[in-house]
Amino acid sequence: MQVFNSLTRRNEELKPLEANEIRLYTCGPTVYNYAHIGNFRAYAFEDVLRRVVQFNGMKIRQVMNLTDVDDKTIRGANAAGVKLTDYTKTYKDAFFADLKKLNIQSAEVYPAATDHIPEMIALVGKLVEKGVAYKSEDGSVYFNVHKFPGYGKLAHIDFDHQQTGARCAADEYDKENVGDFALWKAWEESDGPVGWDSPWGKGRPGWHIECSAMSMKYLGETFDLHTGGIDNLFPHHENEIAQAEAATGKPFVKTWMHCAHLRVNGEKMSKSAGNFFTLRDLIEKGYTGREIRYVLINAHYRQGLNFAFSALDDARKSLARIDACVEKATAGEAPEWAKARLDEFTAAVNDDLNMPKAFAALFELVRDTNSHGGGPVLDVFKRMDEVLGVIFFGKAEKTDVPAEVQALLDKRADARKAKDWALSDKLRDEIAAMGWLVKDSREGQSVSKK
RNA sequence: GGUGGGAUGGCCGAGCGGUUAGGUCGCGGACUGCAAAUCCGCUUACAGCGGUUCAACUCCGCUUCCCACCUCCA
Repeated sequence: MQVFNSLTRRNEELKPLEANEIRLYTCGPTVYNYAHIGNFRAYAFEDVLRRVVQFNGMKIRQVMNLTDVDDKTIRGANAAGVKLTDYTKTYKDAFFADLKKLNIQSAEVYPAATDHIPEMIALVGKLVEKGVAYKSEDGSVYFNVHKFPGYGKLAHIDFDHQQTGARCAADEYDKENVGDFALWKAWEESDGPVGWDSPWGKGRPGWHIECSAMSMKYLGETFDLHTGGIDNLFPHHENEIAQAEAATGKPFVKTWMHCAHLRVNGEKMSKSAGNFFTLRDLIEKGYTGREIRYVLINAHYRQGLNFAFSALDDARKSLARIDACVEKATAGEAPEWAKARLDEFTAAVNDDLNMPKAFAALFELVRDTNSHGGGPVLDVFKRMDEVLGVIFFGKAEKTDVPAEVQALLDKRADARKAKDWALSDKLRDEIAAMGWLVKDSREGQSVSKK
């Protein structure tokens, strides 16, 4: 299994550092709002990643953090006049419900930042002790980026030759260097009731420190994989490396993977542009989690994905075609032509998660199966779906045919026996008007919901 | 200004120095009482301009346009 490592900018074999287990840390949501489909692209990518790891016979231990204390959550809670924990609970619950709809496998651990304040304080203390962090006048603690020689190695930025102040505020005189970032933020009035005691006074953790503290707690000081959206590459992940490696003196993460952004009709998703969608928005429009998942994973994760409703419509038709084929498939030893498609599929997912190519192999299998009039390919579909998670098996999805529709079907069967085509077609139209599609085959009629 | 990623057929979206990506849509054919489903075929896709090469969508250069990051957005 090869993956592209952002750190080395090369494809590398993904092999567990220890035993047969990949330890994976994935940056999770900030629970101040419902996550949008751009966020879910990242989580869907990570889901495919963990599934491919398992597909290759390796174990996985995934940790996904929940950022439940930061500027936005505090602002939201205080504006709503509720406790921070109550405020964030709503969105934590919603997040897990959404993951379920998208058939995203659960991580092994979902640590919340507010449950790990002591670990973060300990880590900050260690950095202060080592002299790479300092306390400013207002009681905040900053990391001095000049004290960490490798700073910039992930983002591949040479800070000695960077012009400063291009976009950042120039009035942050508490910091010694513009690049320094907060490990601990001193309490301010706008924080209201939110705050924890620390050796540096009351305050709250900086954003980056939670990921370093929690990942090392649950995965060890050095672990295999760390992923997130491309926008997190800098500064977030760069800072995580600085915090962790400055504290431990050991390599933090072997492989970093980042997924590209999702655009909507070619534009960045933004509330002001009116092209901002949560999962809930799409489900309200009648799309299913399965269709949305299909669209999210049917593009290469390192490529920008242009989201459009037409893609969801296409997904629905493609899935219907897969379903029809799977229904015909039988159990048993798969024929050579099906095994060949599975090999193509396997090669594709192991080539840095080339999902479009993997889906191509799936559709080739569908076509092959159809032209063979079915076949013992069920196990191949099941094997592929270990990674895809979009195929329906069994007939459980079939909805019961209402009595009035069934009555018309019975009438139509008689008409067909009598070769009364005019009546047969008329009944088909009537059934269609009730939302059901009739198909005739040698075995007789079949209906499906339109 | 710096760094990185892009521009592929109506739409979505892979890919590689020479051989069909795939999905969806449209057109034609087979099958069918007619449909639907399915299968077969088709509509001569690679932003522009140069260069390298026997051969470039694929490598190099330039141009145009797009996206992301450049200090708390997946």
